[in-house]
Amino acid sequence: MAPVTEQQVEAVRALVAAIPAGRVRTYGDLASDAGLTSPRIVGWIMRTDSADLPWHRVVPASGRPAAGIAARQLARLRDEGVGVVDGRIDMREHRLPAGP
DNA sequence: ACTTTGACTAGAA
DNA sequence: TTTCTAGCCAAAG
Repeated sequence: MAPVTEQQVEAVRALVAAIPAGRVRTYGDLASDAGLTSPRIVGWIMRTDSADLPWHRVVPASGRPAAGIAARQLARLRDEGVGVVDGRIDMREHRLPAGP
């Protein structure tokens, strides 16, 4: 697989922007849908440029948000109706399935 | 050019 | 259940 292209980055950004309120997706699923070979790339994209995106709807598969953004993310998610219990996101209920 | 770092994940202990 | 390890890949120093 060729290194990451701008198309892939745009794909990830579009996918993130398409996540409905009250739902979440994992880095891995986004990477898979965008055709990226590693979820770290998605993490890099979010860290680099997430200004105009609902970045709080992207969560690790473990259900535990990464330190540093956990507080903000959990607060925003809970505000949208996502079940958050004891610092863990209720993925079973709110995780969107990966595309085809 | 090489090493370290990071908004990750799946599997092992 | 939680913590650790190896694999992963682009960016920064």
